Amino acid sequence: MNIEEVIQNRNPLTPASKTIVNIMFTSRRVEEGALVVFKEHDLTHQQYNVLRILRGQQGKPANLSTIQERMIDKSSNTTRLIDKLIKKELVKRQVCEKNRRKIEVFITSKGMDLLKTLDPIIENLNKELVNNLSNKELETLNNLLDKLRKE
Amino acid sequence: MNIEEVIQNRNPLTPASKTIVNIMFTSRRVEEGALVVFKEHDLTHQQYNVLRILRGQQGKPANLSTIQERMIDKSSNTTRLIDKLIKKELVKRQVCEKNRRKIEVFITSKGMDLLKTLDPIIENLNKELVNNLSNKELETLNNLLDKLRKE
DNA sequence: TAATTACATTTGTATATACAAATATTGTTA
DNA sequence: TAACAATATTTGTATATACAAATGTAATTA
Repeated sequence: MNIEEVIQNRNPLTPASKTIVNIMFTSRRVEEGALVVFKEHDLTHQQYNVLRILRGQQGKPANLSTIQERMIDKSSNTTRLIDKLIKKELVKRQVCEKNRRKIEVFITSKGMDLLKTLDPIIENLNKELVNNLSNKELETLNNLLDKLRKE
Repeated sequence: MNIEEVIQNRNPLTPASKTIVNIMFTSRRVEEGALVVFKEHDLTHQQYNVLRILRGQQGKPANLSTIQERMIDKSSNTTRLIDKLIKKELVKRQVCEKNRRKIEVFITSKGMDLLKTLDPIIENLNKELVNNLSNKELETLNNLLDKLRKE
């Protein structure tokens, strides 16, 4: 179904609005599957996102503002999100010695292990989600989204 | 910036995962601007979404499960969302006479007026958001998203 | 037709999120 | 260097969301 059929809109949308609605709608649909997986491992999508960001740091710490910048949902409460991850021993937190206003956050080996468990599951889900598109089409889609965001 | 630069990922993603992340990330970015507009009119994105769905009904009522199906975020609590809209007199609710389990929801003229005020603002925002893409590119993007969702 | 199942919505409750104000630290300037 | 501004995070509080259980209604079946 194309997006106008899905949302059953009787007054047709402009190309601009149609695209925006389509992006939002598609985003929520692709997020649904992973939610089940995250829940099984007692994670929220946001918490998973933070763990991925921290792994991306490859040993280097990330402070709260950096994490917030890179998050998919820019939670205004990264502090409490990190609190939850600390309680589960998936990340560690320490005050930055160079600038004691900053907080440095690291992923623990327990956190890394959890990600390693989730990696193939999420990758398979994602592959399934896009399996209607060829690699060439995926590339085009990525390029168009990148271009759209370009300020 | 392409999506891998944005999220600063050091281990490159597969095409599938890159696309999924790109869709989620782009979605959240395009949602940000409208949030400010909604807030000025004391609406949440979800509430606006419901008003749009109801207007799309063109006089016909929508029951809660229909609304939920069509919403961008499938809130598990459409009841309370509708409660808020009723309190603001933007929608009306009545029990369906044919099937008294169902609830029929209508948009009020006050709700219609609010949408009419928001229409040009949202449309301009959306146009600005996609102004890096030509109409041809927008069409391609919509087709690719539609194809991705096709089950 | 009584009991059972299915359907549609509501309610209770725990958790998450948004936003503003507060705190703590560092940098700047009069 | 004292006062002020800027930066980074935390905390308070109100609202929103998620999920399960409860409620009320209709359909099915024994």
